[in-house]
Amino acid sequence: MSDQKIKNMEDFASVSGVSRPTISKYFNDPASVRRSIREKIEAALQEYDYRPNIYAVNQNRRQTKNIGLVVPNLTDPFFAGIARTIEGLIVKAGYNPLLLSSHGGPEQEIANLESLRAIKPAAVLLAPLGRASRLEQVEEFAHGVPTVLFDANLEGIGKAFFGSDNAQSVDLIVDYLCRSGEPPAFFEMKTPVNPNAYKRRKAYIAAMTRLGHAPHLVQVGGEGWNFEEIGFVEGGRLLDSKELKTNTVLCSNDRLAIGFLSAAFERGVKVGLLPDAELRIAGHDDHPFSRFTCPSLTTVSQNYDAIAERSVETVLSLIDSEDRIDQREETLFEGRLVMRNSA
Amino acid sequence: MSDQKIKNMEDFASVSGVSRPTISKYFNDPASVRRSIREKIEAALQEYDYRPNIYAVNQNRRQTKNIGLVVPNLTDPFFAGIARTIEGLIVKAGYNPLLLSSHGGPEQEIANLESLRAIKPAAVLLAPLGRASRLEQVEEFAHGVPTVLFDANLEGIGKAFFGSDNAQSVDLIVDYLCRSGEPPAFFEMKTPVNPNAYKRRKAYIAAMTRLGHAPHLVQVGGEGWNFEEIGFVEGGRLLDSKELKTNTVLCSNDRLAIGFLSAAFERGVKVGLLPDAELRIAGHDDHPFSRFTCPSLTTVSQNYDAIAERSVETVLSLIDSEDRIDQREETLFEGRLVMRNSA
DNA sequence: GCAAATTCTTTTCGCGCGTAAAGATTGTGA
DNA sequence: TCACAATCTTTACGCGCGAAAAGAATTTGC
Repeated sequence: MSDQKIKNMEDFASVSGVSRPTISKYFNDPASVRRSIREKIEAALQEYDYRPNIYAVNQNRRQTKNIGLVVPNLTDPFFAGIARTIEGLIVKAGYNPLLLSSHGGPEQEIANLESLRAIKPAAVLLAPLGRASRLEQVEEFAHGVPTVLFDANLEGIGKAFFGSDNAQSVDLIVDYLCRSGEPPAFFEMKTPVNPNAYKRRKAYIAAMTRLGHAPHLVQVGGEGWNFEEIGFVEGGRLLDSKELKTNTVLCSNDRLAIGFLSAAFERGVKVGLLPDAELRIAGHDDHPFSRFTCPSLTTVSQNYDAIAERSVETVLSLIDSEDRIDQREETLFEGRLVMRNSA
Repeated sequence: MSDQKIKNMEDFASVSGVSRPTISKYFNDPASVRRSIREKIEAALQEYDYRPNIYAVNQNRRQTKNIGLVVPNLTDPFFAGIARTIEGLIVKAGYNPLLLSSHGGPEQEIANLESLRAIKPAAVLLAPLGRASRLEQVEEFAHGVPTVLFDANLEGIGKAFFGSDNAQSVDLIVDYLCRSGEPPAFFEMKTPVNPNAYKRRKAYIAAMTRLGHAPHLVQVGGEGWNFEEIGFVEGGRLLDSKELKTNTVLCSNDRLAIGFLSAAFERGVKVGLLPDAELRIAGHDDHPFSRFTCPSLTTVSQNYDAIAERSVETVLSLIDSEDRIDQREETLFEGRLVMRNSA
C-alpha cells in the first residue's frame, strides 16, 4: 500500500494507467469494463487508497444509491429488529440504507421525510406512525419520492404496502384460546396509535362472533408509545376492579401484555396454563422479549422476514422501473401461533 | 407558494432579489446577513420551495455538518435509548446525526466506520463493541476523524471517553445487598464482549473484599449479544445444579438478570425481598425493561443523560477547536441505586 | 452630514465527478 | 488475415455550490 496521496479520480486514473472516464465507468459498475482493465484498476485499488467522493458522485448522477428507511420507534426492539433485517437486504442489493426513527411523534416523522428529501433517495421504505401520521404531508412526500409502506398502512399512500394479516392472525389466536379455555376478553387502548390495532379489534369481534361468543372489549386510557407502562397501570387497575368476566385476556400487542403480566405478578395473580392459574394472557407480535416474560408469553408472530423481503424487493423494482408503477400493491402475510406458557 | 421551479441557488437569488453569494452566506449562517436582506430571503423562502443541494454544499465546504453515531447494537433498547438522546442533542446543535448499529459484530463496526469515512463527518461518536473491536482499524479511523468514545472504553483511542464508574456503581449495589441480606455471588459471562464487564468483575471482587466477604464468581459460557438467552439457559443450569452458596445473585447486567429471572420463574423459585423468597437477583444498568420483570428488577442505573450530554459537548468543542486537543479526557459518571422488588 | 466600517454585488475560479462525442485501440469471428 | 464490433482514450462541458477579490452600496458613529 503506497502512501502517495490520491485526491481525486484524475490522480487515481494516472496511477492506475486507465483513463478517468473508464475509472468512472468501473465504479458505476465493475462488470461494465473489460477484464484486463478491471484487473488494472483493482490492482491499483490494492496499492492506493482511493474512493470516489460521494458528494461529487451524487451531485452528478441522476439517482443516488440511497434508500431511506423510517420506522416509528427504534426504542421498540420489534422495529429495531425489522430495521436491521431490511438494512441488510438493502446493502446486499448495493444500496445505502439511511435509518431514521420517528420516536413516536408525527413531527419527527415529517422531519425525517424532509431530511430524506434533502438526500434525494432513490426510494423510501416507511413504516408510518399510523393514526398520528400527517397524511397530507406524507402523501405529498410519497408523490415526489417512490415510497413503499410497511407494518402500518395509510390508505392509498405510497406505491405498495406490506404488513400482517391481522384478521387471520387474530382469528388464529382467538380460536386457540376458545378451544383451550374460556373465550378471551380483548385488552387494548381506547385510542390506539396504530391502524393495526383497529384491525385487530375488528378481527377479534369477528372471530368471537364466528365462534358464537359475545365480544368483550376492555379499552383502557393512556396515550403514546409507552405500552408496557399502560399495560401495567391499566392492567393492574382492571385486575383490582374485578370487572373481568373471563379468565382469559388477549392483548392487542405483546408490549401491553408484558405490562399486564407484570401487574398480575405484583398482585400475586397466577397466570398460565396450569390448573392453579387464575388467568390466561396472550399477546400479538412475538416481541423479542416475550420469550422471557413470567410466564413466557403465548402470542402470534408476524412473518416479518417476509414483510422485509417483499418490501425491499418492491422498492428495488420501483427504482428499476423508474416509477412507472400504476397499481398500488397491498400484500398481507399470515401470522403463526407461538404457544408458550401464559395461555 | 408559487409553483415556479427553482432549480438552483442562482434561480433563487434572482427571484429573491439578492445576489447568489449572499444567499450562500445566509444558508451558512442566517445571522451573518443584514436584517433587511434576511427578511427578503425569508420572504422568498415562503414563496418558493428551495433548499441548497446538499451534495454540492458538502463537496465545497471544508467540513460537512454530519456527525456519525455508532452504537454496538440497536436491538438493545438501552442503546436505542441513548442513541435517541444523543441524536436530539446533535440536531439541537445544528448538526446532522447519522446513526449506525454494529449489530454486535466487529466487521460491521469497521464497515460502519468505513461508510462514515465516505461521508466525511465533522466528528464521530462511537460506542465500540469493546473486546471484539478491531483495535488497529478503529484507532486508524480515529486518527483521521475526530472521535469520542462512550459507554465502552478502548484504551487511548479517540479524543475522549465518557462512561459509567463501574467501580462506584458496583460497590454501591454490593454494599446494599450485603447490608440487606446475604452477600451476593456475581453472575457473568466467562468471556464478556464488553470491557465494562471486566471492570464490574473487578469492582465486585474489591467490594466484597472490602466488606470482608469471599468473592463468589459464577462465570458461564455463551457467546454473542443474546444476553437474555444466556441468562436464561445458564441461570437455569445454575439453579438446577444447586451449587450456588448464597441466596443472592448480582448479575453483570440487566439483560442477563432478565433471563435469569425468567429461568427462576419457570422453576418455581421465588425471587424477591419477601420472607418466603428463596433468591434475590440484582442487575446493572437499569434497562428500560427492568421495571416490568417479575419481580421488578433491583439494579443500578447509569447516568446516561450525563454521558450523552458530555459526549456531544466534547464532540462539538472538538469540531470548533479543529482537532487541536492535546490530552485525552476520560470521565466516569456515578450510578444510582434503583431499588425494586427483586433484591 | 460626513468619513469609516460593514455589507452587499459582480465576477471568477475551482471542487470532483458524470457524461457525451470523436477517434484510437483492442478483441472477435470467419 | 481481415473486417467489424466492442471498448478504450482524449477532450470537453456541466452539475450546484463555496470562496475570494474588487468595487459599489449601505449603515454606523460622531
